[in-house]
Amino acid sequence: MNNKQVSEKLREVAIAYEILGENRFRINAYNQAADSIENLSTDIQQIWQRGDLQKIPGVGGSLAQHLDELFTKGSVKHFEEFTNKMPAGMYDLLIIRTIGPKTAFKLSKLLNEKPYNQRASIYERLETALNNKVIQDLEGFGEKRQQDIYDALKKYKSGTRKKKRILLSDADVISQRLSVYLKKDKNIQKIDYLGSFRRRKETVGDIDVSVASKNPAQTINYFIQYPDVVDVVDQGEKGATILINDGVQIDLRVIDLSRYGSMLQYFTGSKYHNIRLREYALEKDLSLSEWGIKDKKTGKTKKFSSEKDFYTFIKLEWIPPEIREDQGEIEAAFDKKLPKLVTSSDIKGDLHIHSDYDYPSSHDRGASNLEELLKKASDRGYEYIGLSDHNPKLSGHTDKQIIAITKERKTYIEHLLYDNKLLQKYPRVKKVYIMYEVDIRTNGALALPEQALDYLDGIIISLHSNFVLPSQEMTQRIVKALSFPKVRIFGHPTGRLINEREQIAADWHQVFEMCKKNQIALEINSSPKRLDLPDMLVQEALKSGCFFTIDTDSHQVNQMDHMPYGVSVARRGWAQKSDILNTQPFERFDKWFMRGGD
DNA sequence: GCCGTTTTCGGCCCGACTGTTTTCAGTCG
Ligand SMILES: Nc1nc2c(ncn2[C@H]2C[C@H](O)[C@@H](COP(=O)(O)OP(=O)(O)OP(=O)(O)O)O2)c(=O)[nH]1
Ligand SMILES: [Mg+2]
Ligand SMILES: [Mg+2]
Ligand SMILES: [Zn+2]
Repeated sequence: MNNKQVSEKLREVAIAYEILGENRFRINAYNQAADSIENLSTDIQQIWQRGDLQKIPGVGGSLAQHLDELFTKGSVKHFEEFTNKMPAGMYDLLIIRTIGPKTAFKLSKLLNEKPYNQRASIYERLETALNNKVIQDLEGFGEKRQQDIYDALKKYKSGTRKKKRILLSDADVISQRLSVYLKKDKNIQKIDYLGSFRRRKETVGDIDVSVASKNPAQTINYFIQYPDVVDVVDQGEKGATILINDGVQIDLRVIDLSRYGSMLQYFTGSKYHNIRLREYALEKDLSLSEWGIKDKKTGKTKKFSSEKDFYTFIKLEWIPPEIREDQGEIEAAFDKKLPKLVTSSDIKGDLHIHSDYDYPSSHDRGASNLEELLKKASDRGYEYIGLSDHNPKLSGHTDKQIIAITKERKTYIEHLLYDNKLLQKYPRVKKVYIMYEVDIRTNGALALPEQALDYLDGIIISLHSNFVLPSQEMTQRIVKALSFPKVRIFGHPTGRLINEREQIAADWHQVFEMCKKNQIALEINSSPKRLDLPDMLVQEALKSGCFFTIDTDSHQVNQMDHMPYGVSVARRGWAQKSDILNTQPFERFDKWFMRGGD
């Protein structure tokens, strides 16, 4: 059972609780634990095996006990007692918009009765009921509600609904397009993309956008006429929700400039940051919302046009959006101990770049030549870069040949740099490290003969095959690979491809300890579908005392501009400039990179 | 059910929108 399935189970129990009239705070606790578990970066069963379940935020003694039973026996008696009381098919109905627990319960109860063909799917039975207009006669329902459900079912069936979470980089493109459109409405004074987008989460569930407008009604009307719209999901006086092609949902909120600061705060979230912040304010008899800060004694609401002023008013430092995840940031802001997060302008180099150098590569070669890469590095203000082409193909080559290929590559690169004076042409760049990105073989050996290292300044080691291994075996494999000489960086450590390939199973504590011991940097890979190490593991690695390099893994020169994505991951992991090695000026960085003794 | 440098008990965010309502429930964010 993976994290996703565990959180699913908890949500099912929460829903059963809701229908059976359990305490609503217990329901919230289950849902919060479910969210928390879904966002974990470590397999929950590993946490369980270490006896650390209660260290998960939102998991206390009771849930830890239930989860222990779940992992030991495969099911939880207490859970089943509740979920077994739910009608068959009920949970399937919840995927339909506007159908929540209460509605799903009443509907599925009806649809499980005799007149309905029990061999038909719950959706087919619902359709029959709707066509026969019997829903409107159920208690609490009416004609309009019946029609709502009818429309919602139709949209579900036709696929007119929100699809899976999209990459942050795709959200960037969508938001830029939308901005072009919105800017044509002269009522609009301000546009900001908020929610998970502003927090720079690796994926976003929807696009949240706030605008200040002189004429909200006109602006909302204009918004829902966006050419890409396939459905207007919701519309009111304060905003609207639309669905555009490819199943991306966009939430708009419109507000007056005078209250824009409080809207920024609310709509940026996260949900749990907001809740924690509001609870903290309540201790001072203040009630927070997108409309401002209400003094509960006088009943008066103070407006905020600036978000910073909003935080200041409740005696907190302004908190960077990336860390608004209820992970201690509010306490830190109160104590004036917020980390000074690394920024993109701190970055002085990029160590993971693939060039178009022509040789028998084991994986895809890059598309850009050294000069293009150097020019880009110079434009970005870098003092050093690393050329990290993949190691040569093993098959069909003897060790001797591979060593020769590596030597020849070094000679060629140096020829370009010094004889052809490329380094002189881009004087800001002081050094190009001659590197490889070397595969970690299944047995933990490097896919490169050791003598080839004589012709390299340092190497990145990465997993590119056999991603599915038992955790222990994978950990051993990595630990072994981390002990070879000249290893400087562990590239895209989890091997995940967002929405495509799961991260590997490994004991990350052991891996982090090894990196620390051998002074090897963990890579934060900025490729938008990798973002690897993931933010949560960055946080954990930091606690273990590890350090990082943020690299782009560019296979084309323009991908070097992906660097801010990696920086965002580092920021979400609470990393400061001093935690990131490639923020160091060349002289200092070079000491670490070119250290001898290995 | 969870949680705590003022608490191990007594708190637990707040609003938009819709429908079926005579004052609120359900869903979503
Ligand atoms: N106070 C409060 N704010 C909420 C709640 N739900 C959502 N918000 C705020 C904070 C969220 O960041 C913001 C946008 O909501 P979303 O559902 O789009 O969540 P978010 O963008 O954080 O994540 P996402 O990637 O869309 O799943 O609205 C809530 O229950 N209470
Ligand atoms: Mg969102
Ligand atoms: Mg949203
Ligand atoms: Zn690479």
